[in-house]
Amino acid sequence: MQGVDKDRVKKVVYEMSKDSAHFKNEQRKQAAVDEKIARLRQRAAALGPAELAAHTRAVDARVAALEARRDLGRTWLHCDMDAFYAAVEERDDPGLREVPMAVGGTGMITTANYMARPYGVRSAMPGFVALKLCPQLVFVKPNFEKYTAASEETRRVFRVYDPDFRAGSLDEAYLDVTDYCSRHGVTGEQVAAELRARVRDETRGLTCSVGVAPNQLLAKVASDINKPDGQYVLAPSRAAVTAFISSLPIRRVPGIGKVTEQLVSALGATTCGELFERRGLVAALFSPVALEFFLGVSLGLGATRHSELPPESEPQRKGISCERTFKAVSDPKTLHETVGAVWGWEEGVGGGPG
DNA sequence: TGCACTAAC
DNA sequence: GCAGGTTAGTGCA
Repeated sequence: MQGVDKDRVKKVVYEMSKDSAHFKNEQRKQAAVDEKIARLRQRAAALGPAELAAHTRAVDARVAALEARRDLGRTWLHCDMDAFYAAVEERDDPGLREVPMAVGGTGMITTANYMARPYGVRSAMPGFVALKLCPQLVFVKPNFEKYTAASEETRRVFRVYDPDFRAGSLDEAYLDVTDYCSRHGVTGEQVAAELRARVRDETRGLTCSVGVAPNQLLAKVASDINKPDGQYVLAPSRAAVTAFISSLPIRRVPGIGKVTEQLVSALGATTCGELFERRGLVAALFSPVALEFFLGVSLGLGATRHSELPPESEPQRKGISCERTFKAVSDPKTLHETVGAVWGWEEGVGGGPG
């Protein structure tokens, strides 16, 4: 984000957005969040000190149990490819390295190259906004077959360090390198450096960033710290983990997005350390599932094993879907015809879903 | 149970 | 003129 004129970006995004239906919908959703926050604040204010203390005592028993099972004995890597789709396109057409470029269309951008980022162009930004921020921006249509092939090149490298590595997506993976380290007498830091060099060689120049930590959650957060083409090592000690997590802004935690950040901020917590200090309040105001999640996060706990389950009971895919966005229409006849065309049934014959 | 919402890439 | 697509999980009515 250095070198980005944030105020200008904010202004341009607002000017391009303010009249859209999307913006109206965002405002409606934000109003609902604001209401939820108001209710949260009321419930917090209504809590008596004794009640709060009881919640804190109950939580602390849970904290002690979690703490007793903390495992600092594994070494995890999270590997995250840098601007992956854009980097693949640049590799195949080096001219693209010299210009601000985005993979995607005027609808939506999936990745921007590093030339485009100083303009404020980001992934998940509508293309027409990006074009306003950077009029020279070059668009490249996504080619997923190419990204899948490049991803397979990286995975061949990952397999060397952990044959059971888990891919999070085409451009990221979790590796348990504990065994590799002990077999080869090397540290996680050395493995990370070696892996990055190897990925670069095997992919003809694609770079990645790596986080090294005693669990998956911390490794993922760590891989973002020295991006691009860098690595960050978090030592496997309770003191190092606590220091790291307590100053970490909650928004950096995977699973905490814009809305959850606002809810937690309403309780006065911006960092994971502050979240832990307010654990009694969290216990009183959130669901048991949410409490368990927040506790794990604020203690810096995360998965330390791929899975205890045998392969045949691995989670199965739960659904498959296909959707397309149409231009806004309200006329019932047009709507009916459109749906009919998509489902392949004819007008006036019946037999449609109704 | 079904829908709305949150989140990630 | 212009704001995606896919999967998973939680929480509320």
